[in-house]
Amino acid sequence: MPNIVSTPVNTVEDIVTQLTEAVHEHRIQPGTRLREDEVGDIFGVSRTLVRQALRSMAHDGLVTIERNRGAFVARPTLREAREVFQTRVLLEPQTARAAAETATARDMKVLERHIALEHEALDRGEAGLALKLSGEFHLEIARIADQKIIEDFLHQLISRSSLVIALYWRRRTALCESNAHHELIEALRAQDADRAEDLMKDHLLDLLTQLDLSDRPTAPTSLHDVFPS
Amino acid sequence: MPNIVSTPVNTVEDIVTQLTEAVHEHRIQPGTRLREDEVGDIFGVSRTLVRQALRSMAHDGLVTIERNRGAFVARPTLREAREVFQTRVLLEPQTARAAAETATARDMKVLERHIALEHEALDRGEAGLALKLSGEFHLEIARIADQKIIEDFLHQLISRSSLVIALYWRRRTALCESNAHHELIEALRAQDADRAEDLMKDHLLDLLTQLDLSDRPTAPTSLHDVFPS
DNA sequence: TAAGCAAATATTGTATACGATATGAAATTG
DNA sequence: CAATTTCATATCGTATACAATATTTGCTTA
Repeated sequence: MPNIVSTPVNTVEDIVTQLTEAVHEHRIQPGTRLREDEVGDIFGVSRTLVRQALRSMAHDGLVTIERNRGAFVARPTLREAREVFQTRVLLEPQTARAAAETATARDMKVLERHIALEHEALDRGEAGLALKLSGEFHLEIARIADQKIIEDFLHQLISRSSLVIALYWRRRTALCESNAHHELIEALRAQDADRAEDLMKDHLLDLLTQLDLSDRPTAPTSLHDVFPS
Repeated sequence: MPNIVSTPVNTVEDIVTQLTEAVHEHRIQPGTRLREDEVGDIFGVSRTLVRQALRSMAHDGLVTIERNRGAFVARPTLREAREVFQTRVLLEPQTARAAAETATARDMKVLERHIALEHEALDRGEAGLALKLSGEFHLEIARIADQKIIEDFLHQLISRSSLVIALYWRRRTALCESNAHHELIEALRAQDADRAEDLMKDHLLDLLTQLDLSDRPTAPTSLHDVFPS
């Protein structure tokens, strides 16, 4: 059902991107094993490149590598889950503020397009895609603020957030209700930095409160279901 | 003169650690080229592991990799330099606050030992070593606060800070005047979270104001001077 | 039959080999 | 003599081969 690409790929970055997207869209579950030659077969490269890609993802917290045992999609603990959102609360409100001060009309168009795509995805019942787009919305704000380092950190935090949501989310539907995103856009358009900052903070705290404390294990996915040859 | 280890090393992490330390202590200058088999010779491993190590350091912003050209110790732009400290201002004050709430007597001992070592190093005129210890002091506070993700981010930020200081520092001596660190310790010992937060923020802003805007290029070091065989 | 052990298999860890690209030096030409 | 081109060398990029470790399977024995 989830199908999708086995696009013959070349570079390490391509592998990272595709695997990361699959995790962001919840097509691969936390805990899934990522065998090196399996991944290599799927992307048509040798283990050399796969190992680099997996290490890169491990650096972002998306993958856990156990020596001599292999790589697995990470399973953040509840504690890590809270830390992820707490850290986002430290970084993103200020970023939203900065974005409000610098956003151009062109930037607003991009953000609106994101929301539109997110709505479409939800209408089609593609919750995973909607989730990925929602994450990219947050990332786009950092890009608008032109804060490279924070953008990089946020990339990692949003990746981890996807795992957290896969593991600990209470309500299966209505993920990032894009209402919050809509309000944010309004504040950005109005160049209202204070309001943008507050809205972002509330939005993140709201997400944090919606994490479920009981950790129920999730069944790992088979890689070949996600990337059919 | 700088001498130091060519300890026969095994793992990727060892290489990363040793190279990172050398950068933190300013024994390797920003812009220095890191040829793969040169590094491999120094550490007694093949290029396979060196490449992994360099990629890992690139992920932390410590190294820049140019395709088909090789790896270099990164040279942060002034813009990046400011971003580094701005981001630290977002993360560290809250971390100092959390540390003030959880620090044990044992933690205080470790911090005091850091300061003592830092003073010793300064007395011996080993400014590079003192700088490294100063960075570890900040990292230790994140460890005390038991915030893993922030600790990880801070590790990257402190690495970059070392590069920034190598490139843009105004006063060659009296780097992190450990007076600020001493005050911080007092606040932590007194479990005065508010004060710890304020002191950390002031400390970082103070550092930020001491960056020099004129970028003077620094001569790259030869690797073999730093790790003599 | 269950438990423990041993061999076989699968998988990761590292080094090496070979091809591709960039760099620098020598040679050629205006 | 300066500029440009060509060729040799150095270095990186990727795949493959082999070694080390973990896992599974089947056998033995109580």
